[in-house]
Amino acid sequence: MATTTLERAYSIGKVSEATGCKVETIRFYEQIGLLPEPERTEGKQRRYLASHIDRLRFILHARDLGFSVEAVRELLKLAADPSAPCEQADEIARAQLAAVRAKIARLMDLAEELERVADGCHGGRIADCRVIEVLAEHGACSHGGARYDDGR
Amino acid sequence: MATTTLERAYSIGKVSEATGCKVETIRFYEQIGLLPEPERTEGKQRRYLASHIDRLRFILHARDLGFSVEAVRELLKLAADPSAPCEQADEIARAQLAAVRAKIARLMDLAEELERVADGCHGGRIADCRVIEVLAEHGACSHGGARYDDGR
DNA sequence: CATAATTCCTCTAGTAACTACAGGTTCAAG
DNA sequence: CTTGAACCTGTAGTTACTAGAGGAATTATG
Repeated sequence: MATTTLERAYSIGKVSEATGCKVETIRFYEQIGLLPEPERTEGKQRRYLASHIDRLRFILHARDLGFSVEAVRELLKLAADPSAPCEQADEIARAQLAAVRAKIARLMDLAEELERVADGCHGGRIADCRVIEVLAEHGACSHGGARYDDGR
Repeated sequence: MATTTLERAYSIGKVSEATGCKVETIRFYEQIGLLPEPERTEGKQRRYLASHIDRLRFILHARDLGFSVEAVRELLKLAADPSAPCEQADEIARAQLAAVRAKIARLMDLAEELERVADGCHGGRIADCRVIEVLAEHGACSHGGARYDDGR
């Protein structure tokens, strides 16, 4: 069958070095189907081609931008078909952008409150510590309202 | 022994209602030691006092501000001793603030790149889709450099 | 008061996206 | 041919919950 030349193919360690992705993570991506199974040596060790490295870099870059593994899976599927319309890819990217913006907004609110909290505190006793005090107050914030997904 | 009057104590469902925290989460917080075990009815159902609700609100507020469960545990310990100096509480809050600011910075970078990515894409074909293209390029970004903790 | 509906109980497993072993092979260098 | 490094599989741990099974207790209704 299509046994590619294993000479000049990369071991998993080399791929790790080349991409900065941990060995375990590479195996993990294979396990969840993001990376295709590479050829193996007779002793069952993985041997990768340059195409695997390209694909892995794509994955890493997307993950780095905060795309979920599922989103990456979609993007890879789309990338595989160059003649398809790119609406979907666009949509995924825009959804991600919206999510990132939402997280930023939420975190800015947090930062503001934390600043207030931390600023009141300069080496006194717990008894009059702003940090504890503010956390104990429930007036300002949502509980009990409904809880919502927090952006951590 | 010190069996408090269970009349006028709240069921777990009431506590959930009062705080907006799910029943399962309340039990979970007990399990990991954030909430003390409440009294039980003869039939082993939990009955909470107002103090439990206060403590739970403290926890929820802190979690809402992004403090980790471990940080919350620390804060609760500190809050229990009003005569202790408040340096530690201060430190925890400042660390949290720094973490939040770091996440914001990182997410702003992401948003910027995502904007560039999404803006180039207006209903063409995948073959010349910016989204896919940018992800496939590895020049601009860190791989392979070392990976670092991403702020998701 | 009897029954039905609701709430509660414990325990286990699942989520995301990896990371970290343990215990054993295989490979490449000397 | 013998090390020692790199590799293998498989399982369990991480964070902070969430969801479900299967059954008991409580509360509401007739």
